Amino acid sequence: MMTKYNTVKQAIKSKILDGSYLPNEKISSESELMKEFGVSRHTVRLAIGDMVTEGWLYREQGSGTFCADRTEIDQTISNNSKDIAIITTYISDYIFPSIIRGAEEILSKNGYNVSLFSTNNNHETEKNVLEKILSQNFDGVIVEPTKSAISNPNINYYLNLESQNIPYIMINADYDALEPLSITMDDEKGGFIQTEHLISLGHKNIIGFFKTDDIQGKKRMKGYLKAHRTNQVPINPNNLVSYSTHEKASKTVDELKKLLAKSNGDKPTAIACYNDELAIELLDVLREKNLNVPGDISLVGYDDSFLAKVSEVKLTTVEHPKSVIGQTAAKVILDLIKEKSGNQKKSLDQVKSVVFEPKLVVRNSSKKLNP
Amino acid sequence: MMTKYNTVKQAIKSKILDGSYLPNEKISSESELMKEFGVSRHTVRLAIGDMVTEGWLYREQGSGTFCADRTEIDQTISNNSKDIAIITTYISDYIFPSIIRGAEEILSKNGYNVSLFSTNNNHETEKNVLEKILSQNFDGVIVEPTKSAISNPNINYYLNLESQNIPYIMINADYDALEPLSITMDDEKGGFIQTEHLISLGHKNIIGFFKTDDIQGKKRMKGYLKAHRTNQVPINPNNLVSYSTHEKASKTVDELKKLLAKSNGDKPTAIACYNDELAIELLDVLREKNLNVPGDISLVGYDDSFLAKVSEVKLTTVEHPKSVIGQTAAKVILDLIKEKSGNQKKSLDQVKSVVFEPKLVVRNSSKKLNP
DNA sequence: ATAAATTTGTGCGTATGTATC
DNA sequence: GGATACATACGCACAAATTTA
Repeated sequence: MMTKYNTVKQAIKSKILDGSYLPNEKISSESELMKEFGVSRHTVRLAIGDMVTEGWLYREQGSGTFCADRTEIDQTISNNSKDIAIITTYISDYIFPSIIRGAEEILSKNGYNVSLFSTNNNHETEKNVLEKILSQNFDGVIVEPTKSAISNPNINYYLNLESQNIPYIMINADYDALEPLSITMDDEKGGFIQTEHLISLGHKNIIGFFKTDDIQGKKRMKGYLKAHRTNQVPINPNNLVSYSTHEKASKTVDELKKLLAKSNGDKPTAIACYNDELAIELLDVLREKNLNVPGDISLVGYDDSFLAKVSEVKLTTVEHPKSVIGQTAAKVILDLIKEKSGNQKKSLDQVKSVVFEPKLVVRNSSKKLNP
Repeated sequence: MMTKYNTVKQAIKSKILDGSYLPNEKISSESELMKEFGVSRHTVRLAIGDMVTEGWLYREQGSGTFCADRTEIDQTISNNSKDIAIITTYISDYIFPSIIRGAEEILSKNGYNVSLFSTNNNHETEKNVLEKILSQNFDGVIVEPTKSAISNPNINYYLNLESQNIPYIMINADYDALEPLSITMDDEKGGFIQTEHLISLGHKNIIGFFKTDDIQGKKRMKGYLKAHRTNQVPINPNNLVSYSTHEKASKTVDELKKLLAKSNGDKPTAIACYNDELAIELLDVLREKNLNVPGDISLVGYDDSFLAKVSEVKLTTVEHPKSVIGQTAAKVILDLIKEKSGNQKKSLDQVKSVVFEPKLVVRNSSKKLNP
């Protein structure tokens, strides 16, 4: 039996198959089809609705109904679940859980599953993870780059994401060569206000500890130096200590002990730390040496993590947007996905990278230098 | 945005997933659904129509609408990607990142993706998460129960996991009625050794703070009481404070202040805490009151989290196997999956629940009572 | 065995909301 | 801002298939 909406379906299908409607071409509007076939709008919508679920057409509110490009259908069929991958260097440490949580919150609200991968800050693992993601059907990827300051051997995999049309964005840092969309904070400015805070308190002999195998550390260090120059405070090269991930446990503690053992005139009166984690570690060393914080020495952390509020001396530190970064990353990746499936041209330039401004959080670990 | 027909869809989906509608069972007629949801027939038909094309339901003219048998669909789709879901109460807080990391490590080594879900310790969210997992193809599920001490309204969903032949295990706690495989620690014994440690140091007036909306807290409290009885130390009922998740911020601090304000003879000399997080919070209160730990009062935590080593007084606490629990859970779920696909009979009884023994970690927050 | 009631299928008219151009 | 197009929602009528009295 031929129902009216089936007649309409057949007629539209014919036009598609004989080439009257080309892929991505707009077909007649619903009211036009009403007149054309002498049926009600309800019937037209029944026909079109069926053909949309069958993959012949797609609709765009406010614009029209279009003929689908059936050559690409194979890619869309396989995946009816919505999945986002998040790659971070570490899963369980420090501020990463907060970032992940922020992203998970937004993504799950929008019906996406979140799959987690960690690289352990290791390029080889990053490679394995990227291969895994490329061989499955993820709708988007959020990446925290591994060792972002070092040239990355896995750039091909990221380019491959692009050619497979899988949107990805980077958080905290980015890989220079790729220029991806990224959600970061202004780490240089963060390092700057961190150090300038100490300078404004009268400190002139400030140790800076920075991890320099990721971009964040390099930028924070740059800010540290800039604060000195801007305020015309001479820099003692011995006061600048850079370390890499695998050295953090030992080198920083050793260097601090060395610097503390100096003769009186040169003694440092303040320390700027790459992050709170390090600050807390160094705080233990200072306690051991019977140095009071902030009485004898001021200490400024970075990230405003839970660690900043946990010790007896609450840390002065720089705010890190943590879960907001996660949330923002989630929103941006959702925009990218939406944009991909919708109309391409107009909105492409509207999704932009985001840079958060750092803010100083003053607590009890820093104070005015005693003259 | 929630449209009316989407609300109806969700409600019907829930009834299918929680077992209210069994496969091939007739669901309410269109006119019944109209009354039930207070919507028009058009809306009901939109919802049902969608779910028919999605494979949840099928219709028979003159007879009714029926629940589809989804057990046979899954096999034909044959997902070749390997996915495990992990459900925890919180993602970013405290010891959970370590647990998740332990599981992720093992699972990713075995080629599985890990998808994360958090319930925020909320049964409603747990329900949504379980519905999501049931409507996709996960190979296994690791669950940290939400409010395990309270009867759980989502038991149907867990039973549905079983009928869909999806293995699941629970960590940290379990739901009494289900008797699932579980990876836990002996929390009663943990509470026991925690308190007995204080008793052995001569303390007799020991406050106990326990969160009692999960099983762990109830067991730890039981251990606290048992330690008193075993050592014939009388229990002052005022010294036992139980609180629930939503009270933790305020009630514990208030109660401690109240107990500290007592007359001299009754003054508590030690505190046993549900976990390190609470211990650190209380430590702040004690500092405020100018009480020295452990000089004036001893403090014992639980979990041996990073928090235990971060303050100036390193906490005496009870070891929690954190990442080992995650790893073990991963191994067990892999065994269950292997068993499911391989030979069934022989090995069924070889996969067993695991209970870890607690161990006391003595640091500086507890010491012998001054006579 | 037949008629009545129930349930889904098809179709029309109308109104309001929202996105796009 | 206004016109156009799709999205959601309500109400009504009749047809076809099935169940039930």
